[in-house]
Amino acid sequence: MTKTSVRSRDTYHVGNLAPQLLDAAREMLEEVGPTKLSLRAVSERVGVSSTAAYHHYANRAELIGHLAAQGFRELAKVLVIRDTNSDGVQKLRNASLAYFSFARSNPALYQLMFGPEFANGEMIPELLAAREEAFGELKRIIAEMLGLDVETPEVRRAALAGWSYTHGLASLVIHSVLHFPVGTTDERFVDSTLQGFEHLFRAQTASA
Amino acid sequence: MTKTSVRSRDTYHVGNLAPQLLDAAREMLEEVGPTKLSLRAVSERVGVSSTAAYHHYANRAELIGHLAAQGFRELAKVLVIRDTNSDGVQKLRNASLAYFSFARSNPALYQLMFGPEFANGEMIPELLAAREEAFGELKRIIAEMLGLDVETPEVRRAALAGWSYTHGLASLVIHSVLHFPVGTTDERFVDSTLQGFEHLFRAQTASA
DNA sequence: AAAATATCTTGACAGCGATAAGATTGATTC
DNA sequence: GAATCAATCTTATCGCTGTCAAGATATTTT
Repeated sequence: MTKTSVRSRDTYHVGNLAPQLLDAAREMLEEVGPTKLSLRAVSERVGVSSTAAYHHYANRAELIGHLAAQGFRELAKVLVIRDTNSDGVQKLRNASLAYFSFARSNPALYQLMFGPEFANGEMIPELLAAREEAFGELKRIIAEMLGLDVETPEVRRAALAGWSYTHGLASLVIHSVLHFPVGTTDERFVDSTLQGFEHLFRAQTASA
Repeated sequence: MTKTSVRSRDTYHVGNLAPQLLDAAREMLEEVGPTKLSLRAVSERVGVSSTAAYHHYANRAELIGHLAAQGFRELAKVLVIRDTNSDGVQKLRNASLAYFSFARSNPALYQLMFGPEFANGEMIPELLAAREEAFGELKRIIAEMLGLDVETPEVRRAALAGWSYTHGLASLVIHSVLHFPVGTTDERFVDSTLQGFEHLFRAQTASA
């Protein structure tokens, strides 16, 4: 006898549940925020029981790990610049802009990607790989710009610096530490801040 | 018997509980991480019931709000450079280093200060004030360095850029996106990354 | 068709934030 | 000094969460 509790599905077995859970989680992520995303709510959204997810993901950390990995893959895609006309410097600026826009378009996902959940270093290999993929894209752009090989320490250092800067800007804006001025475009904001940096650096090199 | 854990306290009325809760929370913060800090555990640590805190703080957000505010005040203190000998550029470097060291010494607190809990913009006024205090300290340093008044848009832009960069670096290291090399000092790491930035900027200005 | 395996459900436990109502304290007032 | 009052703390409870255990159902294999 099929005991129907509240609303048991006709099709008890759904099928490929793993990607459905991931999609549902991705949808809900931006609605409820990175911290309040619960497995139970995701499961309910898909239409399965509260614990169905545990046959596809070991725990919550693994699910959001896949979600974060997905985010890094999308970020890597956004960073590759198709524009073959512009020079290296322009490409870096465009990449920085694309990075910033991605973060602002997916704030909860971005917070998840760089959130405290993976701060201990324990994470799914897929996430680590996706992160390296994104970072590699940035290194490639900078290597082209500097006219150096990708695997040089100079390129690595420069990429690290560039990443820090853009991530910091995006992070501060997303967490509403800096308020993004209304009526401003991402482009203008990024350029304006970069201008501030030039100002800073001119003073430094002038005195040195 | 000064303190009984499981049994009910002899002195049912504790006294000034608010600061005790804050101190206990601060202690536990670095142990359990910014997300897993619970009111119940903090209350138990102090030795009061699970819900005693609600007579001093409206909810969890308010407690950690005060915790974050405390963090920003400490950060502001760290940023003021006492060295009167060095020039402006040196002071900025020292401030950046102090900022980075503060973040690395209090990773959970730092994560809390810039975490998703206040991303919506809703926060205690005290937190907002403390944040402005810290940012003001940075602006003061940069204003001195650039030889401009504190309230000029140039200074604000430059401070915003500098903050973004240092915050980004600290954030990436703390969240173990960048692995801080073992055997390296904060000083060397900050300088190395800053060097990468110079490299980046030289290429940019050279092509422009 | 029967057996084995993968998948999903129900049930339960502990921990969490939060509210409501009662108990106890120190302070105020007569 | 005794009664009253407001602040403070406790107990009880609710709904939500992650997670495990055991049973039910579907799919695959033999």
